[in-house]
This record gives sequence, C-alpha cells and structure tokens, in this order.
Amino acid sequence: MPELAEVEFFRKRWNSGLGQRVVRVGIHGQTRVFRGINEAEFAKTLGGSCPIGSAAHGKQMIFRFDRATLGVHLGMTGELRVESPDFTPGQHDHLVLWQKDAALVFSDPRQFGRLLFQKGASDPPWWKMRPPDLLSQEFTREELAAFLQRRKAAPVKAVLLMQERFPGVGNWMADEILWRARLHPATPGGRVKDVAVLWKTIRGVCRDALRVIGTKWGDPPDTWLFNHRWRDGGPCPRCGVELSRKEIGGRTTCWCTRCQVD
DNA sequence: TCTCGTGTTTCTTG
DNA sequence: TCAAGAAACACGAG
Repeated sequence: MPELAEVEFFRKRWNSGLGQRVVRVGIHGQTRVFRGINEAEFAKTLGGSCPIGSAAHGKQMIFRFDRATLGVHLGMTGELRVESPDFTPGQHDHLVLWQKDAALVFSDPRQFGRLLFQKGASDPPWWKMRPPDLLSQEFTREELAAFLQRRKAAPVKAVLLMQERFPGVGNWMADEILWRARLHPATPGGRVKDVAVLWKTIRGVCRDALRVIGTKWGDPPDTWLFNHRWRDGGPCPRCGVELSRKEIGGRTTCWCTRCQVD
C-alpha cells in the first residue's frame, strides 16, 4: 500500500521512539529485506544506539541514529509499527528495535521492501541523490514538460510511476491524478496537451493525500476516485459512468471513459 | 486451486 | 545507447 502519504504516516509512528536508546535488536537476517546488508554489523551497530531524527522523501524513509543511518523502503506490503516492550516477533516481523518503553517493528510479508544501512552520522549517497520533492519549488512545469517529452512514447500512467521524477507516486495516486486532470492513462507522454493542468493536479493530489492519509490515516472522501477504483464496475464519482479497469503501463489502471479522453 | 496485487530491479527487445 | 515492456521476487486475500 505504501505511497507518499502512507510512508509519511508510518514514519511518524516510529518517531515516538526518537531519543530512546535501543536495548535489543531482533532481525530475520536471511530475508530479502536485508539484501546487501551485513547482519552482524547491522545488529551490533544499532544495539545501544539512539534514534535522533527521521525524514521521508517519496517512498523512501531515513532514520538517523547517533552512530548510523537506517533507510526503509516499504515495498508493497511493508509497514512500521510500535508494539509494547514485551513484544514477540511474528513470521514477517523482520526487524524489531526494542527500547525501554516500546518495540519498533518493521514487518513485510512479501519482502519487496528493503532496509538500507550505513555506519556513521553522515547521510548516505542514495539519500543525497534524491530527486526534487513534488511539492518543492524545484519541481516546475518546465521540468515536467521536458520529462514528458523524454518519455514521449510511454503511456502517461507509466510515466507518473517513474520514481526518478515523481517520487512517492504509486498506483492509486497516479490514477487519482489522471482522473482529476481528465487525462486518459494510455495517452503517450509526448501527447499530453495541457502540461500546466497536469502539473497543478500532481501537486494537488500530493497535498491532499498528505493531509488526509499522512497525518492520521483518514479515509479519503467519496468525491475522490480512490474509494471507487478497487472493484470492477464502480461509478465515476464525477459523472456516474461505470469505471474501466485494465492493465496500462504494466499496472492495473482505473479510469472514467467519459471524463478521461485521449 | 487459481488469480491478482497501492513496488522495484533486472533482463530482453526494439 | 536509450527507452519500453516483461519477468521475477514472495505471500496473503478473495
């Protein structure tokens, strides 16, 4: 599930552990989420360390400790939870950081998520190289137009899922953006006529998602496509026409055949 | 039993 | 060399 807003929600959950030393580290080191990590060093470094800050960018999170940084990507089914200090990990709880008053848990059944780890206090290269935030001033209409031209043959739905330019946009956000912008998801990037409207809509959906989901996992209102896109035959919340569902750009895509024309 | 999926990486093809 | 699509990863839900 985790896209921009959900990631922010999970990050805030773990923030309750900031400033509290880790007294014990529990890992399922053999699972995919630890790929590329030396488990022994990981456990040794984080044991006794103290989380001092965190940040989220797109689908990526960074938790800064006094002696290391921990990157978390939740993949499709990952989540961060806070449990009581006597917590016993289940099958999919790959990482548990026990503190005096709580246990910080990273869990991911499908193991598409990933942990990144670096010793020391400096930010790792993957964090320094992140693309501009979609709500920042660096994400401009001109940038968007240029990117669409570079990906001129790909369906705009697939383009919106490219994290190198649209960090945090996942499947439901891409559908929501295209529905609000009245743009057919199969439209080739190079044939998007009104880039300014698309640009404005991208930022609007990011803002709305962070407001509704990023703060307390509220349910988006029924006026969004979000609540109607999960099942076949749902109605378009704008015009009532039956929504279409088909794979576009490699992902299940939902759109309104009346509102969204090529 | 079978199919599908709110993601990313790697491989293949053009 | 670059872009686009497909496959693979692993598991639960319907």
